Amino acid sequence: MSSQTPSQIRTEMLPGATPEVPVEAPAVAAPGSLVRMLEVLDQFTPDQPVIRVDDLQARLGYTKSTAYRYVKALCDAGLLAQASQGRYSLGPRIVELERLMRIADPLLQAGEAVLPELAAEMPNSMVLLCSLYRDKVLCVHREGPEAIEAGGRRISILRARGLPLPLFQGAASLVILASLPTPRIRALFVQRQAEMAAAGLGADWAAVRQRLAGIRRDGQVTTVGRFNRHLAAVSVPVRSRDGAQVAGSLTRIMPAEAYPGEDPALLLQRLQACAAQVSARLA
Amino acid sequence: MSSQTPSQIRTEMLPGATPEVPVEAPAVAAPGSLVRMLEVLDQFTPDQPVIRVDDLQARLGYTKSTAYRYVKALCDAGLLAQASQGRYSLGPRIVELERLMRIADPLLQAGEAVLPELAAEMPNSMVLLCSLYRDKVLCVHREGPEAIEAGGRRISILRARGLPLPLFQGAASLVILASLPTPRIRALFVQRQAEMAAAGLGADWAAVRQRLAGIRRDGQVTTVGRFNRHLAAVSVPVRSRDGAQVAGSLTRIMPAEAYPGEDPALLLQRLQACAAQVSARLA
DNA sequence: TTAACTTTCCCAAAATGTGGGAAACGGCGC
DNA sequence: GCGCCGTTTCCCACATTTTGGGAAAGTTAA
Repeated sequence: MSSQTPSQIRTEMLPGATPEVPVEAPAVAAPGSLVRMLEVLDQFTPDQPVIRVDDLQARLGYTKSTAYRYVKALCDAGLLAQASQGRYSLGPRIVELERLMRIADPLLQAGEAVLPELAAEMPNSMVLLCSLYRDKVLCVHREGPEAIEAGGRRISILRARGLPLPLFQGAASLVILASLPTPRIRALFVQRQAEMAAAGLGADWAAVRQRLAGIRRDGQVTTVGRFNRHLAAVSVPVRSRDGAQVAGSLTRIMPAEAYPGEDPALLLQRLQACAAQVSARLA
Repeated sequence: MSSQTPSQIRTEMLPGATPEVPVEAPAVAAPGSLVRMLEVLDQFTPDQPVIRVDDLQARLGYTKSTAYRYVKALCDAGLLAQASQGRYSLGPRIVELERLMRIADPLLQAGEAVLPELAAEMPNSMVLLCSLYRDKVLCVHREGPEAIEAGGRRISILRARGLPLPLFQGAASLVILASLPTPRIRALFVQRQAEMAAAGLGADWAAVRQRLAGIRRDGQVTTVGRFNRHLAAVSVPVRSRDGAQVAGSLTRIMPAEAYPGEDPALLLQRLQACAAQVSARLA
């Protein structure tokens, strides 16, 4: 909601939407204080890991009192910490909670047990374990070297854990997306058709459906030079132990010039076997 | 506050507190909805990484409506994610934010550059980098092996990052505590005297002050068999680049039987040199 | 499909967040 | 150590919002 300014043009009006509605009619209700407080967290970026209370007032339209009220509540919860006078950064609670997730995440544990061997089989190549949360795909773990030598460059994926991936692009995401239950995909399509089209997934429902069905049939997505001009990626879904749903995706990333190597089918097979091993270890 | 039920007995009444006050008088104001919503995050533990909405209602005294309202707000912010019907877990946003902290944290970056060499110098031993946030000490990074062989056992500190350390116990914390500006220590003493006493820091202000002054003079804390019966730890403060304040602490952990080794003074010197290197690299 | 459950929606009443300013606090320079 | 200034909390009347009970809508499993 926050990313869609009123001036943006919607590609197509949703069927059933009231036409001729006055411009200022708010589509969504005004956010309550709860949501407003959590917007504070949006303000932190790699470029601005420390934020001043004045900036919050300015950017989010808070009054002094409100800004400090929110900051205090978040500080007391440990989500924020005072960096110095008037400046606040993200707090220790986030690191603690993330550790909790790391400890509790069965996918990560299974991956940590299985992936090292897989990663070691191919030098100058890394393995990514990704997961879907709600409607976001995140890299959960990387195994193998931090960087790959490709196209004469050294391409590194540093600090992979927590790296957000676009939901409608990239092998790791598409493989997950395609494995979702159809109604869920349909719901996503209705909500985010424009994004899907922009990502080249298809302009209408039929096209998207067909594209994803194809991926589901293949059981893999291979991209060459999409994520990075010099890299290739092969991705397969990781299913839950009972096989009923997707738990995430397993991706092998290598130099584009190394793909297809001697036996791409074998590479794929090995990846799928590993994904099955991970599945088998899920709680 | 949530951990202090009304039935608990306070060890000692704070000086200046109104005596003879009727039992039901709330010492602190009733928490607002902002704080209440954030209490939801407290409910997640390693044993219970997934929580049901019913449990929230029961444990926190919410009504159905309120519970779902809070959960929805937290979900929309990405702090929570729906695991399955009626069950929620911590959300992707936490992993993302933690990554942001990892990227932005100068202490961690400096540590990652300097610590590997230090860790490699002594086998069967690890190095911990810790940091103070607000009034919590957290392990920020571990370098070296995941486990130490000591006392015939294999003692592992797995997933060190995010591990919370008690503020008034342990070499890593004490070294930081002692390096804090005196007014800050004094404030902590007033607020948490009982905890300090329980941790053996001293029963009154004079004792605490003296103890910490001693640590400050030494520039290190060494404990043997405190954190774990079979382990020894030597900890030194890491100062900010200008040396004006503490940025964290650097700790060498080793088997208790290996300390003191040939030259404990050299070990300490090396640690302090490394801490200085880290300081020099701080932004 | 039914059945059981989860989740959202609705609305009047009441509780609580809001905001302006003043007061307390705390760091920094002199 | 003292005083200055920006930061942070406190205060309180007002009204905007949260609240909660139940009903409706949505989702999953059988």
